[in-house]
Amino acid sequence: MTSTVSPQPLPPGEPRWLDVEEQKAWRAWLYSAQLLLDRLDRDLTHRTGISHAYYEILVALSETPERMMRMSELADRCLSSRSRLSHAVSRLEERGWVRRQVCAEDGRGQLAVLTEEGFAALEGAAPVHVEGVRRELFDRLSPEQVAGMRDLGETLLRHLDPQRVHPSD
Amino acid sequence: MTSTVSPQPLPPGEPRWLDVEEQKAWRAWLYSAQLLLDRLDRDLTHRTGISHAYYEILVALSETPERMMRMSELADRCLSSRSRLSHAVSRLEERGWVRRQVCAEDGRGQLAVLTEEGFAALEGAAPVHVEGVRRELFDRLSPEQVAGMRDLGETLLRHLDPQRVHPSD
DNA sequence: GTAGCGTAGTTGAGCGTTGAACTATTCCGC
DNA sequence: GCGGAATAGTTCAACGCTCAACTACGCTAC
Repeated sequence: MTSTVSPQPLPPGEPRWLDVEEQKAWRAWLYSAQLLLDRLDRDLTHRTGISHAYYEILVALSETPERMMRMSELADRCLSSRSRLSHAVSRLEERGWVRRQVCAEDGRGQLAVLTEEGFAALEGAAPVHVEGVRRELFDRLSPEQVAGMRDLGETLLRHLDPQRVHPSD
Repeated sequence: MTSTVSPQPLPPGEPRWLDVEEQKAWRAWLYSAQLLLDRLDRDLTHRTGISHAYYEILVALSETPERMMRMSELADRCLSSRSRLSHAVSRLEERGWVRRQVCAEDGRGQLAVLTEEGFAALEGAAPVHVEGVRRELFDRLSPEQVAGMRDLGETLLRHLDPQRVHPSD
């Protein structure tokens, strides 16, 4: 919240307030999302020393053939600003889990490379992460609810970030 | 991520990895949740100067008969730690939107009180907030999807925070 | 009434995020 | 090739959050 408020007024007319049912749906979604993200992050952090954000970076790198990725691409994949990713990679570098390497094709670019130590750290954290997701999410839901969750997520994603949703399936 | 890692091993046995369908459901939910929360927060912050977290505090206070609430209760309602809320209320106090008042019944307690200026700020922000929620969420969803969203949220909430889900409806 | 414990809330240090300013390199039109 | 615009990434300062330490008050039992 560093911004000066610049006047960007709403379209005129009475706001379309939420009715009671919409309020309940919105609040249920909001609270459950915040609580779930928070709990998974704390659980992972306390058990492995790796926050969920850092875990995502390690996963992204590990899934690439050479275990390396351009900084910008990595930032996009991790829903991170470039600044944030740059800081995060610096800290992962201090731990010896990632190293930077100048990009051969583009002198402006940097590659983030997952080290063996980083891969080992990821291998240690992955079971903790997946158990958390099962315990807090999948174990609570019926197959129908899981299908609904996916449908909801993909519907929203088509608007929020069309690139990210695979059109094929 | 300030913690030293204390060994809290998983239950033994092979981790229950996610299959492809579960991966897709999980990633769709995760990305959509993160993007939606982020977008709503940025939109509100840039248009009104009030972050989503601060907005929730103002809303909680405004919904109470006397527009005041105990700090702990407010923290619970806003999914906030006491420390975080204490800092946040201090900053809202600097803006003149909230003031602190010692609690008559319990000398240890403090009441956070919404000022007229705070209420006016909330009135200005509320239309921006509701338009954001409509634009990014409800306008994209069918009635069935909204119902599914509520069901999903309430199911998760029953585990994550049973107090918060109303058993009646 | 006072010792000990529990609860309410605040404070401070350290870390992470943000947004803007900055450097370095590449791309494009001429 | 050369000047200007665009792109890639980093850095800095300000702010917010976390965790642990701390103050202050209330509760209970002796």
